[in-house]
Amino acid sequence: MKNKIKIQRAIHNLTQDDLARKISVSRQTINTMEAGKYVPSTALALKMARLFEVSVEELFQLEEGE
Amino acid sequence: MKNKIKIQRAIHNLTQDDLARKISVSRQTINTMEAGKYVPSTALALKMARLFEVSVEELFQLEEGE
DNA sequence: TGTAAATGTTAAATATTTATTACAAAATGT
DNA sequence: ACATTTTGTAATAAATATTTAACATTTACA
Repeated sequence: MKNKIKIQRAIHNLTQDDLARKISVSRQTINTMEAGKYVPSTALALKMARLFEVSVEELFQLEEGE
Repeated sequence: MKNKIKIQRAIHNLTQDDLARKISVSRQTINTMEAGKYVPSTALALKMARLFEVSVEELFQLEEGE
């Protein structure tokens, strides 16, 4: 799973902490998610996509074989 | 979180077991997910959306307050 | 250059998802 | 009505996500 959280954060000028607060998760959740260290729940994906006004598919991409 | 997995399964004429095999999870995962008992990972959501040719947003909906 | 803000990283604890097995209940088709 | 398939449900264990806290590193900027 790849994601474009960092890019969307930049577009919307939000820090990891800003984003974390907006979707009610810890900053580390944002940080490690951004780093691709785990796959978030669909609830988080939907919340972020909604906030950034993009689709879940634009924000998260399965990689080959996944 | 609500979802339309059961409806999409009906449209595509797949049993829970069929769907489970196609996206490489257990049948119980499909069953309990369909029943709304938990929120799946974004990876599963993307795989199902891709299989059904719908967006993740069409397949899963956050409920009020979520 | 110094200071604060932002990010990266780690470790431990908790919560949640997923698999497995098994069985009961319901639906389907003949 | 009977047999078969499909679905619901439950218990347990494993894997994975998420939180919290603490500290190190990097970045921004006065």
